Amino acid sequence: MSFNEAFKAIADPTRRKILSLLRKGDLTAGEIASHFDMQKPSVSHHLKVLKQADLVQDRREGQHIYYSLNTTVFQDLLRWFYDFVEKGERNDED
Amino acid sequence: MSFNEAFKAIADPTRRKILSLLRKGDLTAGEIASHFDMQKPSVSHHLKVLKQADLVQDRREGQHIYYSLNTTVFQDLLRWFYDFVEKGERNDED
DNA sequence: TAGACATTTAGAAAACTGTCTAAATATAGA
DNA sequence: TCTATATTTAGACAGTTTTCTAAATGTCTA
Repeated sequence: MSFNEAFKAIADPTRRKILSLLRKGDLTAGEIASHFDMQKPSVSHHLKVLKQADLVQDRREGQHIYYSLNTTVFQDLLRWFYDFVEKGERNDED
Repeated sequence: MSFNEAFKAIADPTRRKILSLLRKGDLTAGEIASHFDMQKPSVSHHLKVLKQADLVQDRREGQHIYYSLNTTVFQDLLRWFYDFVEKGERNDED
């Protein structure tokens, strides 16, 4: 189930940009929001979607909530694409 | 632009299943539709989305239209995921 | 405990998506 | 040319998604 959620999460360009920002290091919700021309609750919503898809994790530090990448799901997705580029036969879940 | 279209195309489970079916070889629109519990026009719509995202190609052979995978876009997507799993710094388009 | 700051939750509106049925288009063969 | 088969296009409808504003929650410091 999380596989489908991850694909849907990544389908949105704002969420992909958030993921790209997090590659350079962990960021607070506010720091992430500052990169977008969008209200904070909207960014918060995107963060929630990414979290539910297990693509990011969060932790509170005082007033701030830090977000970080969780690369384990990326590895599953990477494998899915890899199987198309290489010719093989296998492909679970789909 | 096609990058975003490809991500959106892949976000749907029916379309991912179509792509998986095509890994085993080219299929006609009708053969593809027979794998789904859905009317043919709906499948045709999904094929159109995949085609616009450049993930599949089609060719007519008499009455039939054959669909086949176009793996070049898969390679771009594969690279995008690879860059997350490996730590690197680069990431264009997002 | 009060006030300030950081962030999320709730609820609503607009836009987008997936599916359906009916009709159109394209091809093959009698 | 008529009919059957394969497939797409058009238009409608329900459900989902994205965004907004307003309000709630959580934490720090005076």
